[in-house]
Amino acid sequence: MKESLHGVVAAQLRQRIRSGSLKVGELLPSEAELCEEFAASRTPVRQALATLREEGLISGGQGRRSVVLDAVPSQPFESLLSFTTRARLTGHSPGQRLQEIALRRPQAAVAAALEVDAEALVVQLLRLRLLDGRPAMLERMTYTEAVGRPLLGADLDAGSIYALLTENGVELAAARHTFDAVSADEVDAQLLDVEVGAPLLRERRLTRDAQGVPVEWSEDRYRPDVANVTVTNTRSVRSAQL
Amino acid sequence: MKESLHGVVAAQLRQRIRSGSLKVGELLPSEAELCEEFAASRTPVRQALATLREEGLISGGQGRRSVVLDAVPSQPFESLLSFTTRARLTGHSPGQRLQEIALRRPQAAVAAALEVDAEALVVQLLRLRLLDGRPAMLERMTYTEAVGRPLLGADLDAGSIYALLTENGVELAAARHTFDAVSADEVDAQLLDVEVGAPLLRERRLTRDAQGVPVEWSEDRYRPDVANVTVTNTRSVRSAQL
DNA sequence: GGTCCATACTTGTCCTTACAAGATGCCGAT
DNA sequence: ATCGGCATCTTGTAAGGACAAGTATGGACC
Repeated sequence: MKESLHGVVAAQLRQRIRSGSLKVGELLPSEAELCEEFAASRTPVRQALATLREEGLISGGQGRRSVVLDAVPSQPFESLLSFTTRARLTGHSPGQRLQEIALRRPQAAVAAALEVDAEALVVQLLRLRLLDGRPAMLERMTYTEAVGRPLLGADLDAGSIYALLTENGVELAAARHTFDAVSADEVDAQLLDVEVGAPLLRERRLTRDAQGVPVEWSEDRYRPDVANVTVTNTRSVRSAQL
Repeated sequence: MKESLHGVVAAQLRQRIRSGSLKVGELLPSEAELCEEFAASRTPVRQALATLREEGLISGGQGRRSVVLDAVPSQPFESLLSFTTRARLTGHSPGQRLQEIALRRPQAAVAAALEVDAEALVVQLLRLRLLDGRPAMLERMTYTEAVGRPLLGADLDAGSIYALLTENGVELAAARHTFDAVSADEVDAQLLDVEVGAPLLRERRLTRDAQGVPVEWSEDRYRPDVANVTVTNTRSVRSAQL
């Protein structure tokens, strides 16, 4: 896969920021200087800067040189989807234990969210996520039948669902996450090893493919002392990481 | 303030999507058609499309026409900052009651987050936020002295802090939000009108200005039955030409 | 009927040029 | 010494041209 020029510039700058060669608070080279350095026109240079801005790494503003805001990029898309990626980025070792996988008819609310008929079949998973061996999060995921079928035969304790879906031609493109807090019920308490009634961070997520068709609905519950969710937004965009 | 061409195109398309003139799942006009319609070159058209893509409204992909993914944009920067904006967008009437404003020396953790000396003075606010007259959220905000001074004299139950800071030349540029869940303590319980121990959604936020200097630290607690937080993220094929 | 392929369409990348608009610093006038 | 104002640097916006690369579509062929 040939890398685009703006991709190369972005990667280079990211690397300089991560390595400390460009420190937080420091001014970036001007666009003109970057053009010369990479023998590029302003177009790819500006594209690269826009990318870093989206990642929350640098600031911007008319007439003002950009400033390094942060050293760690908040990975864009996957990071809010893949628990595994998030964990690795923060230096923890992720684990998982599938509790249940089923093909069944969904509750009304879930069917509505996925925009399928209440009579349609869906694939539902209940999975416990671990961080450094300790229970961290409980996932209740629902997939439309066509999307979820390949999951039924797979070894879900081994690979990532995200990767599995991609292999099967499902292209996750956009997700909407809603956060609130709930009390642990008995199932939560037992699996997450907390008291009944303990506060848990709840994330409800609807993921769509590139055509805008809903493919995944998930309700996740986090132990707040073990895992939390971080979102960064810049003036223009938002992205996220754990 | 003169609106840029790409801003006009983006606003137009956004309006069409919101009004249903472009339905979810439908194909957008091709770039060439948009160029003709707005008598523009591809540059501003592509910029507008990139903006909508960032807002999660449309998809994208080489060789493929864009598809409308969602009808409501996930608001950009202000929405994750301004409770008032968020409330209005969802059709609720926001309110607020300032409980306390003080100039004092910060706790060590807060001083560290704001990167100020523990001996330095900061401005701290405790404010209750209401939705349709009901307690919804409790804010504990801390500002560096220089930034917070103008707040001491102002009528904080009337205007928005965000607007007040902007008027005073403070330009909020990037924010990092961390979400988890906590149990309500006595103060929370009394002000938010819940039981002690009830689960609350906690948001901790560090906001920086365009130079990357931390200016605001806040710890907010939400009643989960009244308010929650929604984030959208998109797999942006790394933006368009700018 | 189904498969394969050429072709047209559409978006991605990149260059060049030009001007507008905000930021900054220097210098002269007061 | 202070204050404006001007020159200059920087980024934002926009046009227009060119080619690359992925997608979709229809027709020829089996």
